[in-house]
Amino acid sequence: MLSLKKYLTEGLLQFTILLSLIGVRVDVDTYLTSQLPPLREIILGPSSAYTQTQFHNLRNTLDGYGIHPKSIDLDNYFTARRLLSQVRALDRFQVPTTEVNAWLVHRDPEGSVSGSQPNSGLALESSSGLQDVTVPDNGVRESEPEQGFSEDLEDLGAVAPPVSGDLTKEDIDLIDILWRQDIDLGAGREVFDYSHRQKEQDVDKELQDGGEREDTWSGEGAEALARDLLVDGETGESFPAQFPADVSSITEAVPSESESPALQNSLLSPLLTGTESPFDLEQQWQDLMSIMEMQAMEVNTSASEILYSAPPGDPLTTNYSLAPNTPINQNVSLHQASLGGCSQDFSLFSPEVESLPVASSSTLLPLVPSNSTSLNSTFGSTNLAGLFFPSQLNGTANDTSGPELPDPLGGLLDEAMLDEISLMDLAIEEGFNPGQASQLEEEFDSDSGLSLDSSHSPSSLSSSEGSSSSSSSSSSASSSASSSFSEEGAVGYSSDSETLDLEEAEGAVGYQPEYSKFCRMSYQDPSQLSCLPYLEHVGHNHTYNMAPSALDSADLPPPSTLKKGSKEKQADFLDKQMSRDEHRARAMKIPFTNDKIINLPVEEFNELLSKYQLSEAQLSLIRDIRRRGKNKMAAQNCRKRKLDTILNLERDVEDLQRDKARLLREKVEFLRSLRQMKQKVQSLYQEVFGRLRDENGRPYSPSQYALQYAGDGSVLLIPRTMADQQARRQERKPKDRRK
DNA sequence: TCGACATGTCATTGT
DNA sequence: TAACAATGACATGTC
Repeated sequence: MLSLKKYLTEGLLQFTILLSLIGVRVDVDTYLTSQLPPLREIILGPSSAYTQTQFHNLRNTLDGYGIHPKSIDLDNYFTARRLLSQVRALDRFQVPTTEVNAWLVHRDPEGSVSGSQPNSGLALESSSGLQDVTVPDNGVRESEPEQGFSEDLEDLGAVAPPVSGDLTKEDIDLIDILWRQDIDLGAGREVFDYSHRQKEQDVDKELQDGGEREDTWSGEGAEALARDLLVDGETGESFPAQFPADVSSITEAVPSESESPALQNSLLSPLLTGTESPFDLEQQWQDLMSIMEMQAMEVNTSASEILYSAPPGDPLTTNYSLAPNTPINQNVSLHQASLGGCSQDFSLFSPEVESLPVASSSTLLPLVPSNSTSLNSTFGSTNLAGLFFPSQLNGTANDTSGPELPDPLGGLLDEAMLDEISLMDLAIEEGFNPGQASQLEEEFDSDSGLSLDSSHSPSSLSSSEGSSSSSSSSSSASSSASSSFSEEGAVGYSSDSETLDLEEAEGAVGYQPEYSKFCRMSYQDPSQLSCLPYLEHVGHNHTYNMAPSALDSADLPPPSTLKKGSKEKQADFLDKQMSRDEHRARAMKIPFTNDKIINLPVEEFNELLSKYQLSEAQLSLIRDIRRRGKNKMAAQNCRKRKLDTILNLERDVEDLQRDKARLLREKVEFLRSLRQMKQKVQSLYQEVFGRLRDENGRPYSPSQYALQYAGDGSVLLIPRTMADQQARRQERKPKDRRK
């Protein structure tokens, strides 16, 4: 109850004052409605701002106002609606937001009016680096400073489509109204402008195609990024093809050190305090930060030089009086251009503003520190004015402000942008498949840490077999072949008729050791007969099963087909094919094949030994043969595993590179949306502040007053000195926390 | 002849 | 403790 009472006595009072100061019924109490619904009616009474507007039925309802589309009241009404919608939109984290405010500045080449106006409250805007944009804008304003509604429409970017001569002025006005309302509802100009949509689609498509053209990404990444940044798909702004300007426009969304932390806090607080936020912003933020931190080490210093190497006299830095790394207000001009009513209001106190001296860049900045680790604290009650009313508007009052505060968030984001730009060149591929990650994980989670997956390597065959060999007696293609062969009966030591038949068949085709070996195996399984090419390298030296005597006797071709010399050659060849152990076994007259010695289970092996009366030397040799044979297969398996491991690691590296590229793209998107939100808040601040009037109907000086966005969602108009004090207090908190 | 490569072998360790 | 798999290191053979 205490808090409620305090709220009623202080907050509501201030709100009432604030609202009374606003010429129009700006719905600032959106935050109140959920808490104290009756108060809304008490304070404001039924307001159009709370009423659902049938935007496309204005003539009939118009919230009961019955305002004619050409009525001058529509200006205020729609301005209020626009402000309301924008304020309400602030509590949503719109990743790809589609608010368009500024592109219309290109529209009117015809010049015009109020020369003093742009330099008044909008002095900052005229200093934008985008001179080509702001100058025509000024011209537009100068032409019709008091144009009112229609001008406001244009400022909003609601460009009336080319109308035929059949349409009356009223029809045109109505179209403009509807157009503008659609824009107010979040439908950007691109919704209506096919070329804009096309452009944006191209940009998005380009981003998406990045994954398909992964190989070309690294080469074209920088170019694609440049194109992407040069054409803002959402604002339609065509940035000059200069990296610094573009980058600064991005980093503008990134509060930097010299920039007032209070500003960023203020800017983002409405975005973060909203309860309707569909995302867990903090989590997203942390994710983003983690990505940035991960890439922080790869900051391209050259990129930073490019980014911050604003030429001397750069309108951005000079007029905004911001440090080179605080291009926060660069795009102000664009949005100023959209603030028709605001600019008018600003013109009221323009002389005062004009008279203000240009302050240094560090004036209003150290208001409130930011804590990037805590959103609430970061975006707590702070002073908004510092951001939107640069130092030249603040006068000398802030000249004595403390040194620039390090802004973890801004620094991080700035750095992140540098990383991004430098790393975009490194971005390789897209189309990272999350499934691959899980697969990867499984592979690394396996006991051996190795994958015997054979699908990608020549060793696959034996690899898979080797995996099964651990539980059986055979572990490789060659060994399995020999094993199967030995199971038939030891050649030369067995009278197995099958073997004899086989040998006869071999003799019929002419003897070739390797060929005969595999064809014996294929004899059992015709489907595997064809002496597969991949077995060639396997059959290298595994001739344990081929007893020399058996080969000598059984593999002999019919005498009629072979000459005696060739027979000797074949015998020599067989000798060469035999392993040393086979030679030893042959020399020691071991009565069974090496294959049996090696592959028989230990019990059967012992039984086999018990059947024969063997000398110690023979037994020793047999055990050595078994040991070496098993170890040989083990070595083969081991090498296969090594090879597979290398191949898998290669694949993993590729996957990680794809993942990295994807994260980079996501980061770009986040930063872009952040920039857009800041721009929106910026324009809103200017509009709201410009509409504030004191009891005499005069606008407040931005050098003396500032809007403060409290943590509870309320907006207060406070003297700048007070705001500065609060900012300093907020500044100390993170420092104390660090201690 | 030398180096690269494949394969075999030994010694060791862990299961 | 025996049997065996895995693996590093070295040897050997081949090209």
